[in-house]
Amino acid sequence: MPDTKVPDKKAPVSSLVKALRVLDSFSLEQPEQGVTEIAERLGIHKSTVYNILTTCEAMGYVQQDPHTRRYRLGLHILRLGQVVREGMDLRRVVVPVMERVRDYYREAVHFAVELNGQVVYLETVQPLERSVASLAVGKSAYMHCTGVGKAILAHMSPERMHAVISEQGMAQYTQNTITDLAELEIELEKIRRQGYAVDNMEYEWGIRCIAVPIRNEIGVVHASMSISGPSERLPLEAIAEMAQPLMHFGADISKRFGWLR
Amino acid sequence: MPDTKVPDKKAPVSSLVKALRVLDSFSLEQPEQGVTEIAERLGIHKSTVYNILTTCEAMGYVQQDPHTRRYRLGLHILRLGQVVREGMDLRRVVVPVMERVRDYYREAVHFAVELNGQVVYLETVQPLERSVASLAVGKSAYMHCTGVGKAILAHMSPERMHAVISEQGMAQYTQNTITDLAELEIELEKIRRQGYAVDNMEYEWGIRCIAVPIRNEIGVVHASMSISGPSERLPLEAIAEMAQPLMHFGADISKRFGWLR
DNA sequence: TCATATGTTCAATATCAATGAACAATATCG
DNA sequence: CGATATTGTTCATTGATATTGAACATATGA
Repeated sequence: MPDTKVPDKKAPVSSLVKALRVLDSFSLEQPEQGVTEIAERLGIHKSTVYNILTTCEAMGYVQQDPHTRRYRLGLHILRLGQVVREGMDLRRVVVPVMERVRDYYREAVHFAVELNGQVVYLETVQPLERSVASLAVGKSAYMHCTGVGKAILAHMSPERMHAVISEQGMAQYTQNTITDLAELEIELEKIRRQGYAVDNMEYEWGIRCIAVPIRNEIGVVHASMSISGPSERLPLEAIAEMAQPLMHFGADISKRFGWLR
Repeated sequence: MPDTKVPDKKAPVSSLVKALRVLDSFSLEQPEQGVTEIAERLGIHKSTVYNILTTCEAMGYVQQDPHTRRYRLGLHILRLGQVVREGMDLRRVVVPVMERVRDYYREAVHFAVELNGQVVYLETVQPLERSVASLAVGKSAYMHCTGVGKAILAHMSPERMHAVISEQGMAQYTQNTITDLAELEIELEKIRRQGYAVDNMEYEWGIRCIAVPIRNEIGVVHASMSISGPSERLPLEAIAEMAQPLMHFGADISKRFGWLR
């Protein structure tokens, strides 16, 4: 919910900032919103929000429910999302390796990057058997409670890491979720030392993940790959050993990332 | 490419219209663009486009390649796309039926709607075996050469159908692609008569599809479901018979669409 | 049925988005 | 390798227009 942020860089067109903030205010928790609802949350005047929504509707970016008169995001955005995915060339580079990982572990494989203090899953490769831990591409999640998130957090500057946590908070999802900052810092230090992150049922009960950082051409970590599956198939005692091949696969992707910025 | 359209409805915030047109100008064919390139295509001044892009970048909607200084759509849009998909509740309603279709035919199943004269694939269900006709959710395609497209076209008003074709053209993809309007009209009449549409390798050589229209609560067709697979598994002689169960599955979805607007 | 809330319209004004010219940095060509 | 064209970027000015508040219409709920 605290996803509506004022831009830090210079943004010359302030009316556009408002409009994009309106679009941003739609989320999985709030997929359908009314005019006044948005206006109050963002502190923008009602008529302004109305004008923005009307314009966005004419362009296919939102659509209004004729019955409730409330608004939701429009189909047009799906097309843009597709352009993002195809354009990144991620699939060509990352997916082949992910499939090797899937074949090796026979578990679901995820690839995620950081975006505005959260992780966004860009690619998913499911095991051939029907999987328990299905996950949609494009989904975003908090960083403190996911394997991919912690793997990326661990390689941020301490300032940036603190900024992310203080901005996003540390919501508790399960009894294993780390909700204490000091504890998280110890965990991140451990991740840096061993080279992989473990999500020990911290986000979804019964699901464990192992995640490794992915580096770009100047060595900066801003992506992560993970395998995830039911806790019986990823017992805690086995994880240290299971993580080793995954780290090699991760290094392989990093190697292919000359082009990635 | 002719996707950049001026809105027909009233759009009070003209600066926002420009900005959204800039975002729209990114496509699968043009995923990366320069400032002047966009400015010239849209007839907007260079500095204006620059300001729009800078603002969008600050908000995460586009990102600039530090080397080429050109722009591409940003990751933020993926998150919005996810909100669209989840919010539609399509998955809950449509996917279960699609899975039944997949299990029945053992072929890839697609669900698409019309958007601005093209079809957008909203859901895909792959057969358990590795599929030949893989297709990404969010992808858009022309209507005259796809099964789902023709199924929807066939149930539009003649005026709207002609508007779509004259706007989008009839690009030739294979030697089977229908590129003549009169021929297309005969084909659409046939589709209305028999209740299903056939894509006989008109989009991709070697791939056939059978598509059925999906109706909403007032009987308007604005979606379609198809099965697609290699031509050997969908021989022309068998299609009429294969289409019958698919029409029932389609009717089933239409029935569940009391809620869809 | 009345009262409250929510979406919508509209005219007026101050804001700020658009503009064009100039600069810097890169790419292209001779 | 140097000259030229091209592209991204800056900035001050100004005329268009986004914003605003108040009023209306419609829907919701007691």
